[in-house]
Amino acid sequence: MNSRPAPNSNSRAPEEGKDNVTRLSEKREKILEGALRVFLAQGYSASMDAIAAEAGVAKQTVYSHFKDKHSLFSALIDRLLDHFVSAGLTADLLALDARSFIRKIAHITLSRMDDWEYVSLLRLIIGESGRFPELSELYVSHMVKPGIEKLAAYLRANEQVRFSDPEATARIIHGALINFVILQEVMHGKHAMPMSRERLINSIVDMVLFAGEQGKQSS
Amino acid sequence: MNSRPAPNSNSRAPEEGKDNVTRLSEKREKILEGALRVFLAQGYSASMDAIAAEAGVAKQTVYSHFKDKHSLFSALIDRLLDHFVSAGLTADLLALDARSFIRKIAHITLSRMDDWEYVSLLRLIIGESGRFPELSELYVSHMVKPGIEKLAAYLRANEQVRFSDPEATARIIHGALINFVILQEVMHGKHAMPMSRERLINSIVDMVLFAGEQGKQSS
DNA sequence: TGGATGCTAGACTAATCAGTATGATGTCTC
DNA sequence: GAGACATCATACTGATTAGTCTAGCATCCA
Repeated sequence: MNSRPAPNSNSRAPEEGKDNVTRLSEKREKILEGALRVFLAQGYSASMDAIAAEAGVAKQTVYSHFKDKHSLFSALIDRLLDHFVSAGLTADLLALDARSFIRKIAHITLSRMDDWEYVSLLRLIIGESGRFPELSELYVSHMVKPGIEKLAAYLRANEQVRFSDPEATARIIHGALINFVILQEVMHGKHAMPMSRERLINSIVDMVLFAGEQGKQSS
Repeated sequence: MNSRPAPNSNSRAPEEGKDNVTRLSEKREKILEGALRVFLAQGYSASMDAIAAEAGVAKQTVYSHFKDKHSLFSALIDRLLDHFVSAGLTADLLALDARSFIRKIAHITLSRMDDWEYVSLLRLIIGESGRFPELSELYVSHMVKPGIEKLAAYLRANEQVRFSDPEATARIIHGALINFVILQEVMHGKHAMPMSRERLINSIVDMVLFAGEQGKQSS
């Protein structure tokens, strides 16, 4: 039986042991992975045909999992934001002394310069913040706000430093770091104005600790 | 004579006293102004028809002044960069004391938050830095680099402050300011995490002066 | 065995868009 | 007045695209 030559063999492997739901979400996963590569590389103007091809899936399948292009895009950005949020600052960091803490935070933030996905996501969210303001607001409220609040909470709680405005101080630190990522990687500025991460980190650490020290003396 | 009803009256006013060259560049100007509004509002995906309409000009006229869409876009970005570069920091600022100087720089930088054109340009250049890396590199080398260098030169020359790394310090100040613009305006974060410009500026000034003071003592 | 479901390849529609072509009008210069 | 030129409105070409439709295949379950 099944003597048919099956010219376009349906490439579905049986994979016994996986139930319907699993396989369903597997397709969804493949689509999101394809969409990730294509959207991050080409921006929102990427074509749905290209995404389906990259995902190794029929276009109709894309539309059976996602209502339209906008839904797929939003789902992808949501997922990516979740992914990067989870890699934030963890509880054990809070035990560090001020100098080590700030240095660690800075290293973590700047290490994302090497992550093509992160750099592309940053470019994409900023670039589409006109067309999709809800996505950039999601980025702000889910990634930036918690990060800055945790940093501010540390600055406020730590005995070694004292600032008149920990929130604003946290923003300065965060801004100096993220802007470095944007300038060097997103905007390809690393050739025109090279600078090592270590130099930036050293200056941030010095600056913050000097100011935190001064704040203690004057209180 | 001219009894023709002239249904689509050619809206060219005679404007005697203007020579050919002037009128030529007037059309070019109208096109660039239309392109400015449309590109900044819709991004590079804006249509040439929309630009011509916004400029009040026939599409063919656009193509007689600019080779293609890419050329028009590049010319526009060049022009905008020139425009904003000229509004940089002027010589008389250098005479100010450190506190006033930094405060002034910060105010000037943050005042651009109110400028829709500037905010949109920032979004556009970052967003298209994947497709048009040469434009973001132009932004870096023409706007960011000179600004940071002048700031670093002031920090190095001024007697009231001393830093182990003025270049890196300048980057921190610049990053804190620009990132505030990006977060609050470009990414619409001002509702999710409001903060007054004055708070940020005060913290930057305090931080820099404390650190600059400390640098003097330890030298 | 037979129906439901998820998938596939591919064709199709309707819209949009960059860029070109046409043909006419007004202005300037000689 | 004639030719050159800039511009105009409009139509067209060719390509791309989002989203739909069709028809068939494979797997699962009752």
